[in-house]
Amino acid sequence: MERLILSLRQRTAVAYIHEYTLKMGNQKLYKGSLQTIILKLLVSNDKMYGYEITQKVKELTKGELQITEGALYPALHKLEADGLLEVEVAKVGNRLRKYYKLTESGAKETASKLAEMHEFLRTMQQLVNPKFSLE
Amino acid sequence: MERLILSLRQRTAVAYIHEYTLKMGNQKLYKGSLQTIILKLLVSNDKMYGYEITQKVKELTKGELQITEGALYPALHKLEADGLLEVEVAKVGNRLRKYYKLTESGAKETASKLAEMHEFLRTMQQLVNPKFSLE
DNA sequence: AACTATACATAAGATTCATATGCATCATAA
DNA sequence: TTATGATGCATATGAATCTTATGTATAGTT
Repeated sequence: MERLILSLRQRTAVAYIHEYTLKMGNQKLYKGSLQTIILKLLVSNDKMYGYEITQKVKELTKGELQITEGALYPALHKLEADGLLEVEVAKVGNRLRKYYKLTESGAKETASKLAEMHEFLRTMQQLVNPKFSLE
Repeated sequence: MERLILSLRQRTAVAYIHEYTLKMGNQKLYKGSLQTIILKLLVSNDKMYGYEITQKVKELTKGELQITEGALYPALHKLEADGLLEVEVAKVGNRLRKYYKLTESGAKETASKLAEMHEFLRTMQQLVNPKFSLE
C-alpha cells in the first residue's frame, strides 16, 4: 500500500492507497461460494485468521481466486453472528490477530454446505460438458 | 397459475397468482453462471425460446436448477443488447415466441465463457475436495 | 524515508438474482 | 362452461453478495 504525505499547517494528513491485484474474468462465478470456502478451510486447518485465509486461498488456487477484504471480513462476522464460528483474539508482537474456528453447529453446517457444493459442481459439470452437446 | 375473478360493476378485474416450485438450498451457488448456461444451451440447440430454456435446464438438471423468469428474460435481453444473441419472433397459433440464437460474436464469447467455467469448476473442485484436507 | 507486507475494519455502489406481479393463449378437467 | 394448469412473454422491487474504495496501524525491507 502506497502512502501519501500531505502537510497541512502543523497537522499531517496521511492517505493510504491500497493496491489491488487484477482479477480473473471468472471471479464472478465464485459469487455465493465464499462461506463454503471459508468453512472448508477451517475443517482442514482447525483455526485461521482472516489474512491467513486470503493467502491460503490464493496459494491453493494458484492465484486464481483472490478473496477481497471487503468480502472476507463481513463474511467472517456473519458466520460468527450465525454461531458457526467462534473467535479467539491473539496478540502477535504488537499486532492483532483474530483466530476463527468452527463451532459444533458450524461443523454440521459445513458438512451440509459441502454436500450442496458437490451437488452443484456435479450438475454444472454436466450442463457445460461437451458430451452433452447432443441434447 | 391460479386466477381470481373480481366483479367490479360492469368491468372485470383479473388477478393472477403465480405458483413457484421450491428452490434447492444451493440455488445461490448458481449465481453468476446463468449467462454461461444459456449460451451453452444455444451452442447445442441452435435456437431456443425463453420458456424452452427453463424447461430444458430443469430437465437436464433433474429439477435441481430452476431458472426463474425474473432472471431469465432480463438475461436474454442483456445478451441481445450486447450483441451475443439475435432474436427471431415466431407466431405459433395465436401465441408469441421469441427464438434466440448465437451471433458470431456470441459464439466466440461462449467459448471464452465456457473456458472460464471449466477453470472455475476445476479450481473449486480442488478447494472442496476431501483429498485436500491435509493442506 | 519510502515501500511492501501484514492485519484489522467499514461504507458505498454494482451485479445478479428471487420474489411478486401483470397479461395473454391454449388444453384439459371438473 | 368454467376453472385450472401449462405455455409464453414481461418488468419492478428488493435481497444477497460481492467489488471498490477508503481508513488505521504495525513490522520488515530498500
